[in-house]
Amino acid sequence: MGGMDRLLKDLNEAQLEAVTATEGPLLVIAGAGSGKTRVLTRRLAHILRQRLAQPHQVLAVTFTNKAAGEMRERVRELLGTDVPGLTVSTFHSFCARLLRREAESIGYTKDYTIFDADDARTLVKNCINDLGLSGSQFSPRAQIRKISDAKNKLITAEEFASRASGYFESTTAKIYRRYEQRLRQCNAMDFDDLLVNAVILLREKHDIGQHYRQRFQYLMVDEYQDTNHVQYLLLKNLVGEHNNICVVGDEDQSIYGWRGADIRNILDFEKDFAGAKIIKLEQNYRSTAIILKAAGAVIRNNQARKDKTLWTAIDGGDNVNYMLVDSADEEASEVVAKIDAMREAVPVNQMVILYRTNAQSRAFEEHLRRRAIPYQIIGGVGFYERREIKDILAYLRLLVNPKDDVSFARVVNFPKRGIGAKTLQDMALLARETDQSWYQVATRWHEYDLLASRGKRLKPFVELIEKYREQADSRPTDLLVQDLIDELNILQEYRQEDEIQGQTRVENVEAFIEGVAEYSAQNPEATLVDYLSEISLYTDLESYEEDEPAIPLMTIHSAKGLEYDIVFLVGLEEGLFPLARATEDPSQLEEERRLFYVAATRARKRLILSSATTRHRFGVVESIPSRFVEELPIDLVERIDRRTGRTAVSNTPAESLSFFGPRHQTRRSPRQEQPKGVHYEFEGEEQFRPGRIVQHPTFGRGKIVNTEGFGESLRMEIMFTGAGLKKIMAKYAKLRVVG
DNA sequence: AGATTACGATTTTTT
DNA sequence: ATCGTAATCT
Repeated sequence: MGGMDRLLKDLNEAQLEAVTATEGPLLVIAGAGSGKTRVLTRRLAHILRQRLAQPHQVLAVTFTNKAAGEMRERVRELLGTDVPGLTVSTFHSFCARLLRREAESIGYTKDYTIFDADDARTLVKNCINDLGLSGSQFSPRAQIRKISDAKNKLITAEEFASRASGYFESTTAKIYRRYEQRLRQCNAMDFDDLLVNAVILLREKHDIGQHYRQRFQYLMVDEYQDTNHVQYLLLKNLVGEHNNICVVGDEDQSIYGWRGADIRNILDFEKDFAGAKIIKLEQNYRSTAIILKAAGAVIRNNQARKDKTLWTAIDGGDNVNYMLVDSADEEASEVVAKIDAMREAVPVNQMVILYRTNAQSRAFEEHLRRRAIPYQIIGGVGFYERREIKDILAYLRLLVNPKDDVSFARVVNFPKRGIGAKTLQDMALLARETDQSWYQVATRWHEYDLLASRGKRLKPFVELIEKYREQADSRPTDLLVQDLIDELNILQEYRQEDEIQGQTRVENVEAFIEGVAEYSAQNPEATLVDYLSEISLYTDLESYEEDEPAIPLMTIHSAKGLEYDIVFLVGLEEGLFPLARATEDPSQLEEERRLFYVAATRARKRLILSSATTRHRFGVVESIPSRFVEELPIDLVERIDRRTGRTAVSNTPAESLSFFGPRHQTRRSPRQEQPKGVHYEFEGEEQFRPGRIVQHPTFGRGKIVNTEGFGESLRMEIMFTGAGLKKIMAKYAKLRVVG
């Protein structure tokens, strides 16, 4: 058998067509769970196997490093060999590498620094101060937001200024302009610049653009629905005459509008790329029919979508569960109880807890820890964003790029050297006057009267940096970092600050050093610049260990592209999901709905939803169940009201899902009449009653101390002879009454 | 300069 | 409630 057959095996008709349609523009509309990754990887492998192109002539772009890594690995498996030269990369790291090579032609050096969101905000804050504006009227956060929006539309500071009207906009224009100037002075780019500058490079440096257009014979893009205008332009400027571009996406899963993603990119693909072929993948291989029906019923309420119908061969399935509880704490305790009960039957890494905002993770963490269930939190404050790591990184970045004022300001007085705000301010002033970086001014402190009195403090700092700078090229980075940490006595510093937090800081620093060592071992050729560049684009998603026996907790955004047997989707409340600010704007509301859709379609077998009736945000606020819950087909949902302990059984189409009577919101789809007459089921409490002795498969023999809830939701506190007191859900624990 | 305190904003999601 | 920043004190 030829290898070709294997690459084309086990594909449905649409998938096969997508894999083999290699020439010309192709849009693959890939519904959730429709085998998108499989198509992409097979297609890539097919192109290589058929020798339609050399590996270095193929470019595949994804959004996350994780997705890129997986694609690379799967292609390798399919071809049974490494594929040197093949580029499978994220938009950002592709651009970063391109810019490293060509930095000089746009006025940067190869050593340019990549500013993360935090650095960018700091720099904007400096700009606001430079312009003598009040930080309260122009918050760095809001300003960087506006600047980023502009960049994502490829609007330069000049264009922004010329379009600006009114005081606020023209002030933002000034801040934008100053920010751009400062970035260049720092030899730094923010995340948006990576894309913007790459586009400018390809577009305006004709020979460079031509070079890459000729090189890449085949382009493939994953998650096309999440591309923004700049990313679109990047692709446009990379596609050569052959026009071989294949994009894969699903408009129903577009969830990055807030970051400038433009859903029109996918909706207008046929117009943008003449002669485009469109293939729809509509068979879902992941979820049960019930889950798909439920998710589909919700997404149908969106206007901005092409109609498509996903279908699955997996008939039936368990009903969607919906749990109403009193508080965030109870929500966590209920969810964790269910997980605990189910974990005998389902491996914990086949379940997931999904929430709208990172802040929600906390309650779950506590309860998971209490029950000693292993978990891993994905996202939130990433490893490289922690203070202690950023401190060390700032030193390294300054070594590599002495123009990096943001890093300089971060380390010049850490650990404390008696160089305070006033000194920094004076240096900034001198830097501005003499057109140098802050560090450069510091190295020449003796030339300036203004700094003369601070020489005693500045000199040792400069000498320290210079000493390490000389070593940066020759000494292995992990040893360099180790020396630096020892010499600065940073760990002691953290311990002194706060005993408890200091300890985790120390551990993180140690983990960091290990990470550096590992990196150098794996990439012996790599320089410090390479390393810094790589971790600038690292996200916490990469740290997710899918095989680890721990339950993952993450935001819905992070869960895109993943799948689980059992999905707990929590915090379904108006104001939280959908978020309050999204409820005003129909297009934002639709994005929230897509988010719900993404969450629901992560589930293979069971979907368990929950809302709390009170949730403290800043003070106690009542909350009502999310409108998305009401959009679910009633006969597919089994609800449990934890406050009354009642279980409303499915197949009671009679009842409205609204616990609070009719809602004022207008519904798009008219619902049938809703006669009263709720049906509740009580069962189980007969045999499981306090005092009874039961047998549990793992905990052994125990006595029921207390029971709560009824029916499906009956749970018990049981004192086991060996294992002590446990809370157990009757439904999942295979309990046998023995006395 | 550095530490302490008080106040105020702040919660979306991430490369 | 928590975090970060600004004002105030040592």
